[in-house]
Amino acid sequence: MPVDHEERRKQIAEALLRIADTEGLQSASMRAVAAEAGVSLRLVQYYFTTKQALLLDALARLGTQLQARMDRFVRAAGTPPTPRSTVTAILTSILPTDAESRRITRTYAAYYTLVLGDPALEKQATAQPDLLEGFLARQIGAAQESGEVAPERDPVMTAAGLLAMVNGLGSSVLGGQRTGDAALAVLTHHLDELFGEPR
Amino acid sequence: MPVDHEERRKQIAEALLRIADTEGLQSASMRAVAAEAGVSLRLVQYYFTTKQALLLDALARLGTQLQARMDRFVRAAGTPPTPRSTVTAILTSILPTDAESRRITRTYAAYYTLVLGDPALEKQATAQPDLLEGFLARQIGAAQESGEVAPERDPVMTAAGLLAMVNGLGSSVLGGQRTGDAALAVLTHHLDELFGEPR
DNA sequence: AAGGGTGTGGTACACCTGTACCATGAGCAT
DNA sequence: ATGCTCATGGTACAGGTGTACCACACCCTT
Repeated sequence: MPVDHEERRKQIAEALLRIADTEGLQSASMRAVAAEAGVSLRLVQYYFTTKQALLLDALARLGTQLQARMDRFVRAAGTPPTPRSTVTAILTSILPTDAESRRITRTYAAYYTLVLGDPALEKQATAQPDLLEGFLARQIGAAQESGEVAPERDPVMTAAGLLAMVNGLGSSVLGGQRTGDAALAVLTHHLDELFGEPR
Repeated sequence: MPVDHEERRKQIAEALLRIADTEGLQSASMRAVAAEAGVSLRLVQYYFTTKQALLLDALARLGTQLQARMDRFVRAAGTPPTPRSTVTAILTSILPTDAESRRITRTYAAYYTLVLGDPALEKQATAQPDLLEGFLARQIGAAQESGEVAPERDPVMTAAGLLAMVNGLGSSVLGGQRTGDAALAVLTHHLDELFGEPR
């Protein structure tokens, strides 16, 4: 058995994600995934016994991709990293402004309806935002100590608000209500207001 | 034909919305809707020729319900209405904090995936937020002129940010990441920060 | 050389989906 | 009374769904 299981699983899971991105999860039948991945239906069943398992694995991979993108953005944000550059990097990395972020955001959106109502998926999907929110809150707290952010702001509330705003902005972009650049402008306006003026 | 068409349509559409709320739209088959409404499958077909039509009509009704709720909140906000009370009323009315708003938010969420990718639904769903955003922006602008809001804030950006934040907060509540009260606390914190302190 | 697990293919099965079709009362106009 | 349109019921049909089952070829171990 010289086949690399992980490789095949990745190949199939990413086919699922591709379909979720372009046509939505409702079009991601086992057969469609198999065709997209260029394998037989049986193989999809073989590597992921059930559809639920495939969905869950693909969602985890999507999370990893987003994490990698955020890391990349944070690293590219500037040396030395300041709280402001870090927060800005993370939040802008989530916004659907380029091809990759649009893809990721759309795919997450495709999962959204599915996640509600399925506690198994729910746990998987809420763990990451919780950590992220705490991290952002700490960054804002640090910015407060260095005087960049007004002391009367509550770091936890502010972090939660910013993250929710980015989420909402992302939705509005996907819904065609706003362009990605417009959403970015809204975000930067609020960041400018939170930290000192322009930069 | 002494039957009231509008009444029957309402009965059926609301059955659809009830299913969308409790089990998601993927469980809202024509048969399920018929059963929920207590009518035959044929009748659902009769009053809404196609499923698409039923979905669209129900979505419009949902929009009307939300609009009614917002109106109610705004009227109850206080006399005379101030920009702050109006903005607060509208935004809190959207947040899933009580049974009705939870129902409305959940049902909108159920539509979310469907709306993306279907331009027909998209137009119907983005018209309302656009108007709302403009209205909020004007309220904030008025608050600026009376000195309640700092003049360096951009009303349009601020309105867009707040609305997006409320949207995102709603999602996090539905996802079980936060309680409705916690979301409300985040919102009021930001409103307090936007307008003068507490009240 | 034999055997057994592993990877793969094809296919069948039971079920659910939206929609189309046929039929039948009931009230009203002629 | 005789039609006619409206409102309703039942059911059939074609297609797609996830999953289960059967078969076979390979390679590694014994």
